Amino acid sequence: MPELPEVETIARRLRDGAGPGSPSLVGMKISGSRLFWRRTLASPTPREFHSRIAGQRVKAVRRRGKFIVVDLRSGALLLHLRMGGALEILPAGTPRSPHCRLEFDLGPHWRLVFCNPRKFGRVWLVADPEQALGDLGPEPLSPGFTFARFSDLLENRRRQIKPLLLDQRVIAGLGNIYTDESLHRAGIHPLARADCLSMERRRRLWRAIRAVLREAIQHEGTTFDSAYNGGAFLPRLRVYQLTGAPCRKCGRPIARMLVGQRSSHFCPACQRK
DNA sequence: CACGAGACCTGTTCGC
DNA sequence: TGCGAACAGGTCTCGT
Repeated sequence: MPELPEVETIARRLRDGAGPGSPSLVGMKISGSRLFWRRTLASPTPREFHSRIAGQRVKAVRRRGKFIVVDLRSGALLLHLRMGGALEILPAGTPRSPHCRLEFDLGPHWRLVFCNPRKFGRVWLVADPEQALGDLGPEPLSPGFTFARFSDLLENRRRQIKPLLLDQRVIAGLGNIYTDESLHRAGIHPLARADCLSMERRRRLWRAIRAVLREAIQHEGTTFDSAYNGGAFLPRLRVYQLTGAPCRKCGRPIARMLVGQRSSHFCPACQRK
């Protein structure tokens, strides 16, 4: 589920508090942990994990791609929700959700809870976060992500543009929603070959990606159902899951097709190869 | 290197 | 109403 805007929202809420009375994770000490689904913990072993995390204080919380990074005094906790879920601080007395896969005690009053209905999510406790995050491509909203840099990423790439944008080694953070939305705004067909896009189209795509992500972050992401208790971007979607609805630019119906096993939504009139 | 299929999972919605 | 099929925001691995 969560893509860059949703993960950014989750990280901000952990860092800055999620509302009145909701604390920041930064500065808190993790006093214990419990694992409820074995495969959620990617590394190390549960025994090592529980013993190494206990007593650690949180130095910072940030996002890299679709990962939440919790920097500790020593090492870091990396969390990835994959296809939906929540990561939030709850009062210690809150009844445990049946989807809770891992939880951390933050002293006697609070807990950090990793909820993940589909069990695809993973958590790592690592000495050096860069070791695990090293394969990720650039952050699309960072100042260094210039048009020249983006254009270089497309150079000599014979792949279709949509799977390329979804490849986290190329750009970090885009998922199915925001690639469909970016391609529509840029007027580019999802199957267009990356290395065949004109400079003009590349520039439109670069602008579209950054505009869509920034706008989605402002609205705290897209909420479809309880899988992400988040933001209000849904009514601003122009193609994603809008098959048959009129295109906002030309009025023709939005189409759906499979691209690399993922459903893709686009306007056949506005987005030509 | 590029692509497709299958695996990992549960929950919700759709068609008959 | 009931039941199975289809589908869902992601990523990994394997085969061609």
